[in-house]
Amino acid sequence: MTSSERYNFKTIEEKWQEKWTKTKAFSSKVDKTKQKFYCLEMFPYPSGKIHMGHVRNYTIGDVLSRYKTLKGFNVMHPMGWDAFGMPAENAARENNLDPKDWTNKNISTMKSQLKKLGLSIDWEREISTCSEDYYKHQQLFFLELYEKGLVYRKENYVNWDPVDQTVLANEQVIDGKGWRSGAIVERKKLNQWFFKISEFSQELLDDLKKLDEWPNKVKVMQKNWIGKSYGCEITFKTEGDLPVDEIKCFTTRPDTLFGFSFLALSIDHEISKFYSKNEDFQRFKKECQKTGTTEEALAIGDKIGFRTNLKAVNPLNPSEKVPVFFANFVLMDYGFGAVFGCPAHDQRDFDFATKYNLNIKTVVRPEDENERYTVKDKAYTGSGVIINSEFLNGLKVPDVSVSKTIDILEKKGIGKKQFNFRLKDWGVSRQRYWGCPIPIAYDEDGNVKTIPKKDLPVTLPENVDLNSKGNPLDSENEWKNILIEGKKYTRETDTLDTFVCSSWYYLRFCSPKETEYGYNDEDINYWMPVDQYIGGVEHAILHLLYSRFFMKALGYKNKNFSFTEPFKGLFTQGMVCHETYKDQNNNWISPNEIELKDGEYYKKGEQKNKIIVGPSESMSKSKKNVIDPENIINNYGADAVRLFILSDSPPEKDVQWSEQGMAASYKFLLKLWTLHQKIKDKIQTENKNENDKLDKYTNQMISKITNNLENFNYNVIIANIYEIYNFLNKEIENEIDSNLLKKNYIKILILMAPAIPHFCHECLEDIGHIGLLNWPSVDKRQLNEDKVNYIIQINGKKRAILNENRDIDQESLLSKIKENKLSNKYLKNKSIKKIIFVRNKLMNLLINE
RNA sequence: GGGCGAAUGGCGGAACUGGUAGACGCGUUGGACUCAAAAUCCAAUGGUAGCAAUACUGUGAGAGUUCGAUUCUCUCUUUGCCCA
Repeated sequence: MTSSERYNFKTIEEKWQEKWTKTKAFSSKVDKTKQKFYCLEMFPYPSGKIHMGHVRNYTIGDVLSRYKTLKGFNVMHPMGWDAFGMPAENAARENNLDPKDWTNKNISTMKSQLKKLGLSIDWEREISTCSEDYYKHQQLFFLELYEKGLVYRKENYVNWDPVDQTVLANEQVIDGKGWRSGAIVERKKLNQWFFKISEFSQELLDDLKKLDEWPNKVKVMQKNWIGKSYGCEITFKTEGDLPVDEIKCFTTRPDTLFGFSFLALSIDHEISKFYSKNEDFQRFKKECQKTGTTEEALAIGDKIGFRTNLKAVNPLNPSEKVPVFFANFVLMDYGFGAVFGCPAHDQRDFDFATKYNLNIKTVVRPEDENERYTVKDKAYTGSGVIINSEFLNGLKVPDVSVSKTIDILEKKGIGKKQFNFRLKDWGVSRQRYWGCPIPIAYDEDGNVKTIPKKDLPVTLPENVDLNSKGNPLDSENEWKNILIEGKKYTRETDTLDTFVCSSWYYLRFCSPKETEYGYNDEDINYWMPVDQYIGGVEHAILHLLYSRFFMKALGYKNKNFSFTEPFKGLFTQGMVCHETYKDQNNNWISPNEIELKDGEYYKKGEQKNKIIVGPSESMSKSKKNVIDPENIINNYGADAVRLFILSDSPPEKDVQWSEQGMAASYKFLLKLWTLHQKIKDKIQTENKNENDKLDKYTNQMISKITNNLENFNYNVIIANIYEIYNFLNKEIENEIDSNLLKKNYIKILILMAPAIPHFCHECLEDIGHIGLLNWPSVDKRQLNEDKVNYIIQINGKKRAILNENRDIDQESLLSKIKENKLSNKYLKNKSIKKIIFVRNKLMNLLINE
């Protein structure tokens, strides 16, 4: 490459990508003599093409991996595909394809796109969750967990999407509607497989404390999700014409027991069996199923009840007997499926009591109200003091009142102190084809039979009819009906939630080729835990919690891993946003359909169609505000894209995509290339010139950039690179010692290499530096300049900056100030009352005005 | 309603443990080159006043601690996220 040549990113980037592939530059092996670093980004769903979010996620991970490699770590940086899931099935149905073919085609497209970004990925470890090699191990894990008692089957209400004909997780229900179809979600009872995540509630909560390299907000979210609450189990005596003597409740507010005015049961409470032939009750039950199962739906939705023939006795005031209802806002899996109602201090109870004309007795008053305070049109749920409650009166709500009441109830033998978790068991059954088959079958009586381990994997049948209603596997009779040991069985046709696949993939990366088991102990004991996990904050709760659970479940009872948490460090990056555009008819318009004229946007070729510019939002197909990374890479090159995506915002915050910013990054590389040619010429022309300015500058930059890399201040690193350019571009005009220049320039190129790898490798080779690269170390002695800028303040106001010797003492600095012209201006005829002197920083003179 | 976080020029954002506020980039303005434009290069760029040196002011609002606060404390406003 000659000096006159223009920067040709295409040739350079292809050349290095090829070289890296050929030399297997990023392949990783267990090497116990070296310290490992496992860098993992959340693997993508192969939806078709990569998007800017991927570019950002994987660039961040790549900068880190390359930096750690240069630092001498044995880095593993793998990539794979979260390849099961509904979009494949939908796309396949629409286009009459096989989901497998659709998925594999997407994988190959996206893989080539990722390669174009120049990522330092060990592709030999590539995995795909939809391949038998992967999911056969998952089926084995399923059976293992089943044996450990961590998997069970139960009939349960689910959020049922009537359009997609599938079960939705709570967070897939948005405003009572399916996240994908938008259909109103129903409650439906289905036989489902569950993972007993609740077994680990306390451990999952406790171990959050160990995760000191996780963002605090994620830990808080998980803590809230696990939702440990402190309360009391109370047994209520009942009277009435049913053979029932008592009902157990769990409550976090036993202190409001004197405000008790009804008892509400879930429609699945065992007492409901006495109403199985009651038509009114059956009608009511149907009505209840219209409400979703999310806490939000229960809180907002209409509260309805069905009055039983029972009365419940208030254990603190036996003369008081209140009605017992079935109610739609009580769920069987919270507490005992029964809650006591205190309308004055719970909004749901208040709504219910108002509707059914029940007594509303105030038992808590706010601090600034008196004893005669009564609740009016809204429940009072704040803190305060207990009133109207005999021996509980005067207790402070909620801290003292709750614990004291529990003590009293325990002594009286009425209640028992208890903790309750919000975290519910993980329903993993999905009525879908494109997922991991559950290795279970049923005999003719419906009894569960596990598929023998030797018969694994249970593979998905091919060429299924995806157009059948509901789960396509249901109609695959040939696949469904099997013989095990000569006996007839029917296969489970549900497949596993795709979150199961992503709950252990980080283990598989350690032993991607292991055939006997999902992983190999030696491999995971070396590589695990993941040192840095990087991904979107949208997975803060489920994926991360499920992965943490899986790790604990695998180790449950029989194994002792050297680690208990899969992800040591977590970094959550922000989204990539873009302005949104709409035309006059309120249709979303893509950024490449518009043009700028006289400061206004118009639809291309349509002078009259003025575009309305909306707020910048996360890129999404539905809003058409997406920018295709592939086009951008083709136009500007991978290094320029990496540079831009890192430069504009801190990685944990959202970044605005800007065409101008992108172009600026590209132009910068052109300038840097020109500078490189100048530097190369200088290096090649011998010149001796004793001056350590460049040494000092480089040294400072090593310190700054290293620091910024360690703290994920990647946007600042890009600013540092610009600074380096500005400095060198000026400095190069002066006489510079050629050896000194070469030595420092190599260091500088290495500093920039994690961000713009192709460019830097090309430049390094161009000046004849080949072989291993090492991260330059900081020479601490050189970090300190001989001269320091001292801030001179007078009465706290900055009045001057004096450039004086390092470590100058107070007296000398003061005399320097007195020699200076500002002394005349500010100090003449004034007496100095006090001097504040901070070594090598500042001097503040307090004077009388 | 509860929890957590954020607020700095026209914009995105810097500022190590309290010590030069606005690094770096975008944009804007002026200039050079050009027949002209684009590109490129040079310069300026928080606000007010001034020819200028400079002065005053300035990190959402208000108070406090301090010689000194973008940074620490309290109150408020706006806003984002999570839970309800």
